[in-house]
Amino acid sequence: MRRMAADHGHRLYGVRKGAWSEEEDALLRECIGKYGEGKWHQVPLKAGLNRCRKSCRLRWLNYLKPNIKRGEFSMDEADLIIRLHKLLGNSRWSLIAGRLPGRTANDVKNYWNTHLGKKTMLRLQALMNSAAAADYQTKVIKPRPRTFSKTLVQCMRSGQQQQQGQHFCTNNGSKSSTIKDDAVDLISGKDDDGVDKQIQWWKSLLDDQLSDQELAALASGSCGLVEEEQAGYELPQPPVDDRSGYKIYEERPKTDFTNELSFDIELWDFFTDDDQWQTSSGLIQGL
DNA sequence: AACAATTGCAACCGCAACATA
DNA sequence: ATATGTTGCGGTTGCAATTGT
Repeated sequence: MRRMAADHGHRLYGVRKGAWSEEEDALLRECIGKYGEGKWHQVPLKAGLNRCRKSCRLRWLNYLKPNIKRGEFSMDEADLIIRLHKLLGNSRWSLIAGRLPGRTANDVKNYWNTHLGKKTMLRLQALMNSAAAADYQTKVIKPRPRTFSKTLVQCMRSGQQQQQGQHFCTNNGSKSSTIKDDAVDLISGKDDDGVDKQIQWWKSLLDDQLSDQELAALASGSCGLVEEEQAGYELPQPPVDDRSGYKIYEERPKTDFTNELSFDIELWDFFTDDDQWQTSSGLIQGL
């Protein structure tokens, strides 16, 4: 019989809880520097900390561990979170975080809940559907594959940090010089290599997790081949222009983008522009 | 200025999977 | 085979900081 709540037997009375002090952080760092990571049940004693082992582990993994990236999420990171969340569902934060160097599962989860979660998206959807956003222009956007350079894939695998001005996207003939420029090119699209490159891109991230079929589905923008539990997710198919054959997108999405896998550059600007966001939040308060 | 409401994030808790005796 | 110990994960909470009234 499986033993329930195994931690109960080890609960200590009088152990400290709540925020960690600098002194405690120093003790934990020193302990792990000396004995290495792991054996968490021994850590409180070895470190001389009046904390439970879980608290020690969490503090190290979410805050003290070297190479943890702090600060705002980049557009690439948010894009990746949206895509992976779409693919993997709501309970795979560690898997998603595993593909974001320097980000912890807790960070990703918090980011999703505060910036990308359903509540936020519903509010945004209400805004986008409101009369204030009525003057949409319709334009034809040539669909482009999203690809990253080998450098980025290497960085993702090795957990390296991005270096200033490093090129991450392989856009044919692109003269972009920063990751942001590359990302803009990526979203607007600047090469024609088709779905194959996208498959490679996903493969580099999820090679050991997904079948070729699933990778192809992701690359083509249709997620119909994922696990059954994800069957509720279905991407709206944009209309196709008869003459060009290219898909037609609204300049801003009017459709249910809470279910949309694609990443919208204007949406990103919206999220990252405090004034715009706050004004809009005020507008739709009470919806 | 004072209080209330909201937000964002660090930390906690319960549980399941895995490891070991 | 089973009981016990350990680890890791996701959902949730608590609270300080910020914003609104």
